[in-house]
Amino acid sequence: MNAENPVRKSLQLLWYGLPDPKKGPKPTLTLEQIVRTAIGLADSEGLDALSMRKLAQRLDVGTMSLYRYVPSKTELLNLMLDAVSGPTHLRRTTFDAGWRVGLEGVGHGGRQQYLAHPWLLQVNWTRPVLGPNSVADMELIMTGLKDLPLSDREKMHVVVALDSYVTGAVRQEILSQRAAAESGMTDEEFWEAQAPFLYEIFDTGRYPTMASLSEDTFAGTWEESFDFGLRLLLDGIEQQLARRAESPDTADTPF
Amino acid sequence: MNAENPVRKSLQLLWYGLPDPKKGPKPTLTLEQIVRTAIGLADSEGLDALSMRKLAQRLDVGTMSLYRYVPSKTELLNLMLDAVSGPTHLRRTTFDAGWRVGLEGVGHGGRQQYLAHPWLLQVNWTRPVLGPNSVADMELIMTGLKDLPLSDREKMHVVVALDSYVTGAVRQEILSQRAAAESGMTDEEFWEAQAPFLYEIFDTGRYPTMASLSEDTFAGTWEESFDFGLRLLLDGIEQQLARRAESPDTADTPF
DNA sequence: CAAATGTAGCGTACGCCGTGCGCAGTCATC
DNA sequence: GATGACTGCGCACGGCGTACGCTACATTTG
Repeated sequence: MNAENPVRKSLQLLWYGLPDPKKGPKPTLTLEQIVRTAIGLADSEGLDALSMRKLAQRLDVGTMSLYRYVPSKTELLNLMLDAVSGPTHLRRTTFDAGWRVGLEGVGHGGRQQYLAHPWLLQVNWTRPVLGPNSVADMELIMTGLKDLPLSDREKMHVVVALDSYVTGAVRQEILSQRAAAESGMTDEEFWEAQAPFLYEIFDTGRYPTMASLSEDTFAGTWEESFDFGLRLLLDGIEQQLARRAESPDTADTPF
Repeated sequence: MNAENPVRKSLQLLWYGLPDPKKGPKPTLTLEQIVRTAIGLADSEGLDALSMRKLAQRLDVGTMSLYRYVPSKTELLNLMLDAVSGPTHLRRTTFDAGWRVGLEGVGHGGRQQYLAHPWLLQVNWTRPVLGPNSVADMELIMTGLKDLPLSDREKMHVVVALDSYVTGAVRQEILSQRAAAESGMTDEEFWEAQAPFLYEIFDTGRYPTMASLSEDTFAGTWEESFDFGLRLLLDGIEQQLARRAESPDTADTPF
């Protein structure tokens, strides 16, 4: 709760940045510059390639100089995360056309965001705190849901559910991308490399349903699959709302 | 496509294990033993603590001995993944009571699985191939959906959507657990450490909707939140099925 | 103007990691 | 008993995050 609380320190850095010093030599770098460069590095070469040494090299400073700005690599990742989490990807998304179109936009925007910065899904793993951009994002969405006949808690659940779906779906997509990339094959080549083996397995008769699936079961784009699931979820929300419209007196009951 | 194909080699190891040698000294270990110990280590101390050195130490062998059994750490992770991905967690789940109860069970089973082995969500990141257990899992589910008025492709989309949701939801849950654990606080302490800071932010008036949310918006258990989203998704599926029942002629149209 | 003081930059070093290489010991086969 | 494939594994290399403490410098203070 006091200043020496590590959580509080993290938040301080996220929301207010470094306190600028009054004495001593001028800093060569800025926090923002470091974060931006780190994001660029992670975008182009992957999170594994983002090391403090490489980052320092790209910024033309000594490795340990970075630690004047950032207390640890973990904290740097938190800063990167929030820097990229803002509502920028929602700019074109509004709730003017209703909650459904709005949430659909949020879903698609989120997907694009994750596809642009695949490392997001790895970094999040140790994310401890909320930054200004994440909060702004939430603000925008919750405002869009303001007039729905749901309790605040339910609205939050809806947002969490949507985010869960988006995150999980994109994760699978990136996973398959990465698997293909790592083996130096395209998605199709990779599949073709697996296929004969799997057919061999299916021929054992131990997996009759799998063996009987139609040829095009695994065809189709990731986007198609994403949209299918998103529609299911939105349909579910719509039904929940319809139920509320019928018996509005239960609007305050959890569910 | 031939034997020197690395994908094929991975699959070979997954499905058939090591070829047992005819000459030379008996191996001290088995593949299964290594995988099981590795899973135990990852379960109890986290994936970061799973190093080849530590694993070897726990198995009472030299570090490099492990490489007689497993070509690389990545391959070991693949083996761990499939070992744990089987339908074991579905044993109590059947589709006898209908698709909805079945899928609900799959969802809850998946959640339990991920909570028991939190490292699953980190490992998956480089997963390139399908193992026997994963396939058996899919077989079980697809068999349960056999009679639904959906195309195979749509059924697969349903399964993928469900898995996406489960994965994403559990990821958030584990994320928060881990954040709390790393700072050495309970979930509540962690929240309380953040709270005063956030209230400070809200008081600036820049986030009116967030500031106006009711006190209990963020209360509630993770399970409650999980169930809420799962229900939305299943409702969505149900509606899709209802539509098909009305106009069964469209059953083969993608959607 | 000069001294004191806090800060920036960063070289060195430590203890981790995955794993390529090649040697020594073991044992089924001929 | 000789052969040769196979097991176990020590050593070493090149990476990683980062603690420590030195030097250089800009500002404040006297």
